Amino acid sequence: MVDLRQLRDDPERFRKGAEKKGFTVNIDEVLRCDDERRRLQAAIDRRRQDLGLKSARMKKAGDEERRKLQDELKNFSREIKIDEIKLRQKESDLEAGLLLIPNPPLEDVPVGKDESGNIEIRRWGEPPEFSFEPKDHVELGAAHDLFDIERGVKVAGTRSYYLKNEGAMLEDALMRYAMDFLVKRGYTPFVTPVIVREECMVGSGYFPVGTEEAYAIEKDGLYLIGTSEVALLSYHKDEILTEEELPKKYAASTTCFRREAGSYGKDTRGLYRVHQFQKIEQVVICRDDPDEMQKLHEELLRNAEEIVQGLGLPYRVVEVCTGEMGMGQIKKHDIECWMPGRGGFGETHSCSSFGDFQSRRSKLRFKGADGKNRFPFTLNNTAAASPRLLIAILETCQNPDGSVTVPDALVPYMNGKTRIG
RNA sequence: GGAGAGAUGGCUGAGUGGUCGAAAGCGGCGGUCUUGAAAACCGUUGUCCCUCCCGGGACCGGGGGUUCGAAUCCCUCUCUCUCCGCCA
Repeated sequence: MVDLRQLRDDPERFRKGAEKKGFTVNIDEVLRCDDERRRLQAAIDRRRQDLGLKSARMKKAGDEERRKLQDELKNFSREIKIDEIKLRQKESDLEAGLLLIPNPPLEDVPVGKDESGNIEIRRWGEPPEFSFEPKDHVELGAAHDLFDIERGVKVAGTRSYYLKNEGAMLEDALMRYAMDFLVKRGYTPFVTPVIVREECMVGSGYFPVGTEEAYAIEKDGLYLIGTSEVALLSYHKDEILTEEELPKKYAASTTCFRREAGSYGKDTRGLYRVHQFQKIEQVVICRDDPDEMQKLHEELLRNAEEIVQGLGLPYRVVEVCTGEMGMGQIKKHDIECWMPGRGGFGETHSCSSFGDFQSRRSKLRFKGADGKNRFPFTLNNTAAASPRLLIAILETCQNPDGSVTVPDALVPYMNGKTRIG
């Protein structure tokens, strides 16, 4: 959620921000709503004061005065009540409008309307040159019985799959490896709920824009998370933290669920785009200091890069342009790992800074040194996601004989197994 | 699934129609004392909105109602808890 005061002071900034991101919003209407709300509020305040004073007199008034006052005040208070209902309506209109205004990207974010506007900022590792005809992960999976997509579809519909044998173990190994890495870096490990209340979806910024992307459990008014960021962020929802306990550095291991609505026909082969996957996610809550946020953004990015480097997977980091950003993000980098089967890079990680957007929505605050409550800044990044990373691993580490070498970092988590097939 | 209980400030918890933004305790902050700390004692300490200021207003889970006046009474929704049953 955007700061109403800032919106009033500089609506142009938010208009431009929304435009850069490709969102349509009616900021004038929100401001008009705010204006009417304040006018109503002021009028009500004045009359309430009046009513309060006269009511207080009632207690010690004589019979006659009392009767007179009662008649007068009866209507008076009815009118106030009517206005209060109008006010409440305005307030909820305003709130609804505010929820639709995207957070303007930082000034230095490249402007663009789709991924062609992203800027590659560095590469690590060399895409492998195969002396043989490399297989893609679907073929490798079939060869070693690592997963079963057909039966996944039979059981759960399109974009579903089973992992089995070393495929199942590899996912587990990857998750453990990534989590251990973060715990060593001082992150608090979590396993969180994957089913959350609507307010958590709103709080993290995925609702109301984006409801189509989440699975709903209508009967209970609950939703499946698309990322543990939602649950991790909501952990401190409605709380007031102390400045000393910041930054909070969290890591969660969960299943994630995405409907992938509107992506029909896209990435239909293999395990690249699926409805359910495993992920270790990093979330940080820090003071409302842009410099600190930037440092932590870099830390989150570095963590992910080192995790990928540890697997020996070539990748590149791209700075994501305005048009590819979500509602709340003000800065975003993706890590894309080399996937030989695609003959290109595929997104495996996404690192975002939100400023106070999410904390405002989640009513998450901290008490500053001056005793004032403030909204902290939040950030998050993937640490490892499967099966996307499995694709990169299988395809990159395949051998001429069709076997796959297990990355050294995962061997301990594979019970010492160094090779698949 | 059945039966109850409850929702009050950072926390615990009192408050059943006006003097209640709300007792008390804890916690926090400031001070006295102390070589320092602890203890003790004194003071202070909710959130939000409008306003240049002075000041005003709202908030006792949400919404509606009764009343001149509601934390307090009524309705409703949401949430939490306890017991029983069922089950992982």
